[in-house]
Amino acid sequence: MNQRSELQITDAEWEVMLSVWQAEDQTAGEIIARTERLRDRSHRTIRTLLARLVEKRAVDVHIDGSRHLYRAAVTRNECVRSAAHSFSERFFAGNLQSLLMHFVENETLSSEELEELRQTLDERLAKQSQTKASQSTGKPTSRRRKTQ
Amino acid sequence: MNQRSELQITDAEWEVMLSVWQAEDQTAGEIIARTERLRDRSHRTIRTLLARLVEKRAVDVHIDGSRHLYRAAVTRNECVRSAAHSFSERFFAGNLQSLLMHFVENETLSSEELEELRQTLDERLAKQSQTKASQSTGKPTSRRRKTQ
DNA sequence: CTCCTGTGACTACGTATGTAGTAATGTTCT
DNA sequence: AGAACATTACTACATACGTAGTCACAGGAG
Repeated sequence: MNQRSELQITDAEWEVMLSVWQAEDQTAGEIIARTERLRDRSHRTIRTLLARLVEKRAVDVHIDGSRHLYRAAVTRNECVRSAAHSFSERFFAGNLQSLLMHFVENETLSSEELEELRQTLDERLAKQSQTKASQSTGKPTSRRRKTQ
Repeated sequence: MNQRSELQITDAEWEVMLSVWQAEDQTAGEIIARTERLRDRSHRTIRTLLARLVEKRAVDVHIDGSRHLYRAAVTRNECVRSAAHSFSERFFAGNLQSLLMHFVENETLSSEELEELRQTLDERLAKQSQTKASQSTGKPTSRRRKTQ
């Protein structure tokens, strides 16, 4: 699943990716236009970042006539997942539960947020116990699939 | 509260901090001993990292007779909090809850872990609604399990 | 056709990071 | 005391990152 878990996108690069994800097949100029609006960097800088992203294979280029067109090669979700993974790895030894416990116990979350979180948790739990149940009863159900 | 939100502890430094947090007032040798067990680095490297942590004021040194004693100047929680903040800032527009939702929805958690998490959440929620009893929002879940 | 602008390729450079070596000085064992 | 070891200070160095400049070419304005 994590075909490129080593993919490391830095802060500055992330800003550029945000623009890249806004449309397929953009020219550097378009990407720069989007990105410049957000931060105050030279277009040189953004071009460099874009080039580095291509090197890292987070962005693909293809040539259309005289233009170079850029397109994201990784989804935003993939990046978030990968970053989230490193994050939990570093601070919670990869133990997601400790991570969540930490936040639930130590961070400032409103009752609404906690409620919503619990709902999400319930849904997830319901989905999972369903799967688990059919498995543990040895029922010949169709193969386990991850509802996405 | 966040007296040093700019505090940036890197991966390698984090390993050292883990050892620093294990006891107060340790010598470099003790810290190195703890850290070496975990990773395979030269004690030179660990000394350098320790020095950098002192520079960054994440660790304090004081001299006791002939020995230099090191002690954490920031708590683990502070660091995690600060890192979580940057992390959620970057990937979830600063919304801590989105971050948690991401983990609950996208990552692999066993039913047991989910259960335990929900219990913690319930406790926290109970405590919180107690404090601010007037603000009951969201529907109370029916499938609430008593804490074992 | 010539000149300007946009663009890609390459280069530059200071700071951070991971890793570790040398010099000097303090401590301990025999 | 002298050898051996521990510890701090300072130095080194490759790679990554953020930022941006130079060179050369390609296509449109006049």
